[in-house]
Amino acid sequence: MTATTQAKYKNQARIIKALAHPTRLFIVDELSRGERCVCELTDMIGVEMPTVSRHLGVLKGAGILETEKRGLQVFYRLRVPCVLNFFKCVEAVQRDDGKPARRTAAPKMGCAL
Amino acid sequence: MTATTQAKYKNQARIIKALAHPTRLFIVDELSRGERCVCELTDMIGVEMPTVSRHLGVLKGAGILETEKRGLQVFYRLRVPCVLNFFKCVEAVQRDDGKPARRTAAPKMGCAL
DNA sequence: ACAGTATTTAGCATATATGCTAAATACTAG
DNA sequence: CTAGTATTTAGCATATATGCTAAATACTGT
Repeated sequence: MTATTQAKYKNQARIIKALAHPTRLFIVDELSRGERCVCELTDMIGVEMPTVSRHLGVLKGAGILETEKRGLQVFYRLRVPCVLNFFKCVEAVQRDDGKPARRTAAPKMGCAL
Repeated sequence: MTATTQAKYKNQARIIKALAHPTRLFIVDELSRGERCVCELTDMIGVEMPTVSRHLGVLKGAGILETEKRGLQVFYRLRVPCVLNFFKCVEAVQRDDGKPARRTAAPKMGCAL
């Protein structure tokens, strides 16, 4: 594998890794219904605000979320809604889990992501 | 967040986490072109075979790959090709990275994953 | 059975991730 | 300016992930 190829996968992994946490998946799912401030998310999730803030920072750092500050509050929203498609595919993995190789369809190239 | 909801996201995170590594992304990408044995993948990737075997185990454990043993070799293949769509979305994140909020389209419900 | 090849498992050292509390920063209202 | 609220950053302890080498397992051919 060339250095360029390696860099490509490393960069992709960085983004997918940002999604690879239950709390961050919850946040993405919740933000699919509209922007939320940190305090709102903190109320929904069962962890301290600094922890939520850090998770939000990870997602923002990966380019998945964007923020807007209004007054005291910081509102987060999805910048790349296609990540929601991940959920569907993940459910497909789960449905197939352990069963005799019923596979999902190959990706359609014309599918708008 | 209820215990059930938490379990749901934890389970999804488990699957996404399995993809969140450069080597494992390379493997998924390579297997999209057909099944490969461990030795073939090891030749392509610049790490030791035990390391490759472990990465393959992670992906298989998550339900993303399946195996077939033929003779001395173990062949791995994609069980859930929809994971390939992840790549497209990840590229969308990268294209937008740092730029002034050009967002991807929201997911189409009719899109076959 | 024996030797050789392909793969996996074990065990270890190191790196990264997670969640907490305490403290710092940013803003608003009086 | 001061007090109070919302958010982020720092620092720490613990957990998980990674890659290696060595050893174990699985299979083939003689």
